[in-house]
Amino acid sequence: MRIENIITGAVKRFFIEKELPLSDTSSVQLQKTRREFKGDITLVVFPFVRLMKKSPDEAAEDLGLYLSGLPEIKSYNVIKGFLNLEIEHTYWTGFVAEAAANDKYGVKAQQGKRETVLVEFSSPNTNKPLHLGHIRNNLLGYSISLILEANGMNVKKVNLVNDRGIHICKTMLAWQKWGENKSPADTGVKGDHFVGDMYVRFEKAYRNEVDELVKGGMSEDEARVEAPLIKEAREMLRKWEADDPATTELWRRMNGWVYQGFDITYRRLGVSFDKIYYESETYHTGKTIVEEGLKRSVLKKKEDGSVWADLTGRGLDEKLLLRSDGTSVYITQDLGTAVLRQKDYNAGKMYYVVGNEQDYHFKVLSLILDELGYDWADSLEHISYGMVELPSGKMKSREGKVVDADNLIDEMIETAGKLSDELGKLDDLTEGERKDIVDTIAMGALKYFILKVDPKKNMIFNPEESIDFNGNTGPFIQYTHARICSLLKKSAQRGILPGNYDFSGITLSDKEKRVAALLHEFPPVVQEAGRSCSPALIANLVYDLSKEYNQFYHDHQVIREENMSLRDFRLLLTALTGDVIRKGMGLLGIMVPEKM
RNA sequence: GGUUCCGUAGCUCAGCUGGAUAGAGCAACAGCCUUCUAAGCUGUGGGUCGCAGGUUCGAAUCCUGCCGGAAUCACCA
Repeated sequence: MRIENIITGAVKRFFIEKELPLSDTSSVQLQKTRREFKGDITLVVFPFVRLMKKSPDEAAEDLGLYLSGLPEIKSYNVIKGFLNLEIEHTYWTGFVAEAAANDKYGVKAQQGKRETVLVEFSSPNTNKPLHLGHIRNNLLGYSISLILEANGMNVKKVNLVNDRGIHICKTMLAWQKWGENKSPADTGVKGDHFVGDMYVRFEKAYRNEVDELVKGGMSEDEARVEAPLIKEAREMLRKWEADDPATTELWRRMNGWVYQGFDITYRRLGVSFDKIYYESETYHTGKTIVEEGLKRSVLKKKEDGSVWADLTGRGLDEKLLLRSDGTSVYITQDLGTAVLRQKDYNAGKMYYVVGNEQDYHFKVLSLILDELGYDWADSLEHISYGMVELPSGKMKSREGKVVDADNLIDEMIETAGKLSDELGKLDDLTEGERKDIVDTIAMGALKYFILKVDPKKNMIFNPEESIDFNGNTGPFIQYTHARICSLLKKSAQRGILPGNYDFSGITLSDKEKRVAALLHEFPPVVQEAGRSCSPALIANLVYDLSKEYNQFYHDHQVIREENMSLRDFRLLLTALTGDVIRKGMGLLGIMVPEKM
């Protein structure tokens, strides 16, 4: 049993024996003992002082005396109403031996029937390549999926590609006009970038037209609607919705280019999906649902023909679901997608990893599904994450103020390679090995940089200062792992294999205990990360563990330790640390090298 | 204007459902490799936790009001 549960149980027994009613278990507060005091775990006694009718110090003394009767408690001391408990070394050694032998440590054993949950992430538009914002989305979505899986759920990762709409028509039109009938293969440009360039081309030309019209005396708003290019694009959208063969053919072709490009970026990011939904396929369902809702009078039609959901009774506004011309809007497609997914998977939960700029959208989406009578409407959960900003503010694709995903990855790999060469770390490896390790380090740096931040918060990325490889970084943790692998390899080469698990006679140093205590935290942190959908919690723990282990490594001998029991314990501690680093980083979607 | 989120060291971030003297990293400076990988370790300096009240044994954390920033409230997605 975990030490927290042992202590909590004992505290409860204490109050039962004293016939003092303890209101609820939450009043038993345990925390890590601060470094400056002696002990491992601290019980906060303030919540009990009124109950016990004693001063904080007296109450702590009574509890300390009682708890020291436990075989796991070695000693206690009281400081200002805090009861510091020192745990017996055998608890830590026993824990390390047990955890090291359990290859599922920290990962919930999958029990018979697992709840199916859906995680939607990525959700790109097919008119531009992925940028840093998408990277955060993809990394979060993928990591959260792995974390939920580790918490015993049957996770299905789904992507929803926005492959239709006016923006796609803009790229098609630009290609017809200026694409010279060339394909990405002809130009050597990656497909998604090729199409993205067309989009930029269109926006520029469109802007010029609008400016001209404004110069001619037209208002800005009017000019935006009247510009010939946008009219042409709208006409193309109309043709697309009418299934015009030439238009859909071009549409299919250009989306194909984009997907080829996306696939490369996804592969480099190491993310994958179980199923990909396309809005071009789900928006029909959305329309059907809305029409049914209209028939049942849950929704309203206005004189101009537009269809609305009235949410004023729920504290919100009215929401448009179908335009007056009968075409669907963004939320209509999301309604359809949700219904289709529920049919496909019958999931207990549908997570949406989408930026916090869409908080309102998801509130509305869930309410409308509820209005329409779907009993699973409250199983939608928006995992709302903060924006990635540049030092100058928000990224703006229109002004070219974006950090392109492919460029960033390239730069990370270049930097990692340069650094590795400078340090001469990979000199005696083959070119293939070197490349693998450099990639691993580069992606580790990038992924960790993004995932260590609380998802809910906006974060700032400064492209001028490249991502670090020292300190609180992915490579630091990877390096710790590589060192551990090297050490374990050496011990195996020398035929040192821990066989003697009798650790009753050894005394642990503070460093050893702290490493053990952090390893001990791994399972509850994985659980909490799943509950709160926050990979950052795991990132922080793995960093703390690496830092603590490096101090241990600096201060102690492992292989050369002469006391065999102690040496074996340190080897186990080392092996378990390596295991937890690998698993923890694995849950972030980050690989760890065996040497670097 | 309404709603929501955010404000912690020069910079980037931790700080769980309130607990002890608020922690890391980067940057700066000073040290540590004949010993298991120095992408490491050690030390120094750096804070009115936006401001003001309130709740209580105790507040960076909870409540209220201000100040500052962001998002959103589209027949855009």
